[in-house]
Amino acid sequence: MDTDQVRGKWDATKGACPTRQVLGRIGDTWTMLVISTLEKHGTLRSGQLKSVIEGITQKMLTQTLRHLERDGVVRRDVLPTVPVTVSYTLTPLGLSLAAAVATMRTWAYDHMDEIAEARDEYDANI
Amino acid sequence: MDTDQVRGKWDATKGACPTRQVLGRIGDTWTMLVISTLEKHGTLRSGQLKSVIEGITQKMLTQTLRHLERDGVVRRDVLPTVPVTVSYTLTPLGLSLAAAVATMRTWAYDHMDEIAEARDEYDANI
DNA sequence: CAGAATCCCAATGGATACTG
DNA sequence: CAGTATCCATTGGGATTCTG
Repeated sequence: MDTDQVRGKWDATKGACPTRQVLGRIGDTWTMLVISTLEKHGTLRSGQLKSVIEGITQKMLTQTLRHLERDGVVRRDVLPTVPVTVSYTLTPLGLSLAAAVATMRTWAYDHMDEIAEARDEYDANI
Repeated sequence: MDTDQVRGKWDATKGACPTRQVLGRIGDTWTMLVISTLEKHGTLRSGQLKSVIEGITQKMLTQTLRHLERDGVVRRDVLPTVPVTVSYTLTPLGLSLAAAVATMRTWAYDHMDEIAEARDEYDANI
């Protein structure tokens, strides 16, 4: 693993910094929503996620879940019913990520008025 | 303001949720880097930001700073020297955002090995 | 030095139709 | 039901050039 990158040498100003990769993923359109939804409801089936998360398309739901599964954030369980039943659950890693995401969401929520004000003033003084 | 959106009614699963706007911005390529850089160094001039943040282009630096300025996260100061001197500083709002961002970065840093492992295993079982 | 203005390519993501 | 495969519009973002 750490052949060309020694721990402790990571610098956020470098493109390769893993922090950027994680934040980039978090910041995409649907990831945070999927995580938050799973945190709130626990295990959900694909169709349930799709109906709870308003506006998400089949494609983006699947794509987002695949990414999260690959990163070890969600677990995908398949029951061999007919038709097949697929459910998703946050892993322990996913739960800890959900907590961190909640911090950001709380910040956004707490400061939304301040931001809106700043925008209004900025836009007024164009 | 809150004419069609009553406080407390925000739902993260709705596209209009301000949380998503903020997270979306945080997640873009350069915003987090600019914030972290300003947090680390304090006030910086445009050129300094450009040389510290490796790989950023003139266009993206300016664009990112404009967004942050509009949201009240950074303050832009112009000194009427010749040629003009422009410096950027995090506002109190920006400092609190930097702290929240640091939480995410810490999470990413603490779990990067776990994520890398999960990816390796996932990719192996394709 | 700081930044505005173009041009242009690659990645996101939406809509739709199809498979097991 | 869950997922894949296309097609396509929009956007993000890089390279370059120009101005005060």
